[in-house]
Amino acid sequence: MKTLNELSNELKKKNIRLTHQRLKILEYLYNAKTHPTVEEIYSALKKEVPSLSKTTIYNTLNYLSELNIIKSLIIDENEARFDGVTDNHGHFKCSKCGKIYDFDINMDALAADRLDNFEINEKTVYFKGICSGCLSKI
Amino acid sequence: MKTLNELSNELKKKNIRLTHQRLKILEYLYNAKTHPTVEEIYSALKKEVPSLSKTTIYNTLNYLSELNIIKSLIIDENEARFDGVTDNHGHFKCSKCGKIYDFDINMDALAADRLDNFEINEKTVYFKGICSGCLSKI
DNA sequence: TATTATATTGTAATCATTACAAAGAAAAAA
DNA sequence: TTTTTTCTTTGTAATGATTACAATATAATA
Ligand SMILES: [Mn+2]
Ligand SMILES: [Mn+2]
Ligand SMILES: [Zn+2]
Ligand SMILES: [Zn+2]
Repeated sequence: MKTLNELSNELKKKNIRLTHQRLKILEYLYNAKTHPTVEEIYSALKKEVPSLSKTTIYNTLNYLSELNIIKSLIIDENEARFDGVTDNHGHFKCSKCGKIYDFDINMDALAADRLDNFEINEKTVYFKGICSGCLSKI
Repeated sequence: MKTLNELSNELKKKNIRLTHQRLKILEYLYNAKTHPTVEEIYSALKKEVPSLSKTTIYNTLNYLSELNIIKSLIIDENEARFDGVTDNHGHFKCSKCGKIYDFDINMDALAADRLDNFEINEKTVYFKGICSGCLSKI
């Protein structure tokens, strides 16, 4: 649960211009932890920031992704999602409720002989299935 | 390198109606091994099958994916790709040349305590970076 | 405060994918 | 083989997410 003040300092340190919109988007991302879509962020912030434009959300998320302050996830087609946690971890998406769960995984142990002379910059792992919550409702 | 005849028999066995388009699309997918996009398949087959429609390619690929005869991959946004190899394996996409490489990986070893009571139906692993070919050209 | 650089916004454009209905082709029946 | 039935293909239009663009607004700096 990061406060707006903590977020401000983080951005200032990195020389990223501090705007109301950026702070609100980041605050939402850090605190919601739902790996939200652009649509979700938009709906959630529209009341508080009525002028907010979807373009701004796209711009902000893309910009911060490039700077590795947040991460973008693509698990399903037409559904870019964003994550405030940049430490590499795995994701599980429940096919029933759509919720996305984090899990720890040792990415260093993931290796392949065939890629010996390759430069690996990014490793992605995700699972799909049915979460325990949905299973218990059956 | 599967022949059209082998493909025909495979589909017949599974009671999938045998059409010229389906065979051509499957033949291309099995033999090209490039994890092609719809666009790539379309361009490649247009000469041989001039009537071919992109809608048919989408229909065919989606249908065969549901039946687990092929697999669809999403590595980058706006770029669904297809794979004739359905055995679970990892993918490496080169950020320079865009080529996608297969690699073997033991998916069973991929596990997470946090998902103990979850039903896991699908595991996806992919890497990004620069392939040996592109590295040697620098 | 005034200036400058950068961000936000609304709208239009783009691009991949899907929906739909008419025409065509494959399989089954006769 | 011919007829009938069922499923597939096709072109076009619709959809939905994302990006391009230019005018306006705001943050940082002096
Ligand atoms: Mn996460
Ligand atoms: Mn593959
Ligand atoms: Zn669930
Ligand atoms: Zn390469």
